[in-house]
Amino acid sequence: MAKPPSLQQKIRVEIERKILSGAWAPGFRIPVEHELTARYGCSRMTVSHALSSLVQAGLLVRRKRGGSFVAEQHFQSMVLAIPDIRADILDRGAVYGLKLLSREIRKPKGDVEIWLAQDGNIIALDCLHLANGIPFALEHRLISLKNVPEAAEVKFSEEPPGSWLLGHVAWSQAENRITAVSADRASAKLLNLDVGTACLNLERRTWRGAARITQVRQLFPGHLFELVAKFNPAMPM
Amino acid sequence: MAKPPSLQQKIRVEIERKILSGAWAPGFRIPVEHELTARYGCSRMTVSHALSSLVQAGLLVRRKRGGSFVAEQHFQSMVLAIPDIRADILDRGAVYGLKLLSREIRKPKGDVEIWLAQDGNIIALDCLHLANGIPFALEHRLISLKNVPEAAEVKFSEEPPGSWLLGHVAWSQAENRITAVSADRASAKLLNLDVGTACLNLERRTWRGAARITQVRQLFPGHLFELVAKFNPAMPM
DNA sequence: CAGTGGTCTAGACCACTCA
DNA sequence: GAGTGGTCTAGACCACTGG
Repeated sequence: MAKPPSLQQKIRVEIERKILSGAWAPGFRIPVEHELTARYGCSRMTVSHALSSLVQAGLLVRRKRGGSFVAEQHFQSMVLAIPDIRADILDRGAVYGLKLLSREIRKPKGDVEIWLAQDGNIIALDCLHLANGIPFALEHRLISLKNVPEAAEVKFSEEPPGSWLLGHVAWSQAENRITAVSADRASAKLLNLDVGTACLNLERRTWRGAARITQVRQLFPGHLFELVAKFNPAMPM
Repeated sequence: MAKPPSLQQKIRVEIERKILSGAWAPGFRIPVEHELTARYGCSRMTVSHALSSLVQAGLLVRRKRGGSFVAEQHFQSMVLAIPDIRADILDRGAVYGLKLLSREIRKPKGDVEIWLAQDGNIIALDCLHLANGIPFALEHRLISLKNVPEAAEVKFSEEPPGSWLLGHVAWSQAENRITAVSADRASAKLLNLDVGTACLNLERRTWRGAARITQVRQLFPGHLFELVAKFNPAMPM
């Protein structure tokens, strides 16, 4: 039941194949648009569109007057799936549970919190995500009330803060840091681990334009959780 | 010295701004192409191109007959920079060092290796990456000689296998798993850590089409290394 | 059925940059 | 200066799908 691929897609896939198979090595100058229009019997726009998508995929570099070349370094980056913890647990077919440990509205303390909230208040949350009743992740979250005032009215006892924010606040930029840490005494107790167990530590800061929205630290037991990143070409070969 | 943005870019940025600022919430039906051509006084192709790029960025969903809508879940994914360890160390301004621990060409043993090499041989490498002489990462790598025969001639005593592969072998697909593990006795000794220290564990498998190229396990001391992933909108706001 | 997006054409003008 | 890509037009036909 495959739908007939468009001409643009055909061109794209054909060139992609040549590059990924190695037939057209990095630095190779591919045929100019004019040749491709002749080869495929189509207009320049069609070829151009196909090539543009390959540029966006990082497979081609185009230079005016110079021509189009196979990119030197293909994939320095990959798409990383950033988890919404509740969705992730439900995807695994497990029952999601949330335990709110603390919820506090207060003035920011320390450099990090002041960086987030500036002269406004913050809401500080600690919560535990459970999968089938087993501790899955420990979350410490700060939300800037100056930029997300409606968060002050939310209990966060049912819906996890990440899911609430995803549905209620638009954001434009985020930065994730991924490290490995040993569980300290308090974290280990909450996650039901031995002290010192290796955990995956995700820290994320989120902005909307210049306005700082939220920052979060999520701690996952190393044996329960893995992040998976994939590179997917536009069309399977 | 900013070059004048193209009309497509203007349209894209303007709509992106409405979405990211929250003015157009998820699920909102944006003006149809015809209205946008009228508003911007341009042809349909121009509008369509701008909207397509927003679809690719995950901000819009378009349905024939239905119209174009702001995507429900913005960024579930982010771009993860996959490190070339040597380049990463040099970027930090440190001196890169490589210590080849073992290099062996042999038949595959066990399910994982047979999965990689099938009926061919593999080259198995263990090496230590050093930054300013300090252990930075421990790497265990397998390369399929069936699909990368030229690797048999490479010593890997100077150039790390990842860098060599990046420059010599095209690949089309990869999968990364990121977990946290405790250093076992052997790893801890090589990395000059205490046994049980939390480490970031990266496992990557790489294909070209159906041909399996390489798989690698890299272990980083948790306190030395972090992965950073960012989401970048097309245009800064 | 009719409105919407998906794709495509056969031109055009311009900016860039290599030779 | 000439070859290349970047962008744009004013149409067109089709596939899909919601009313």
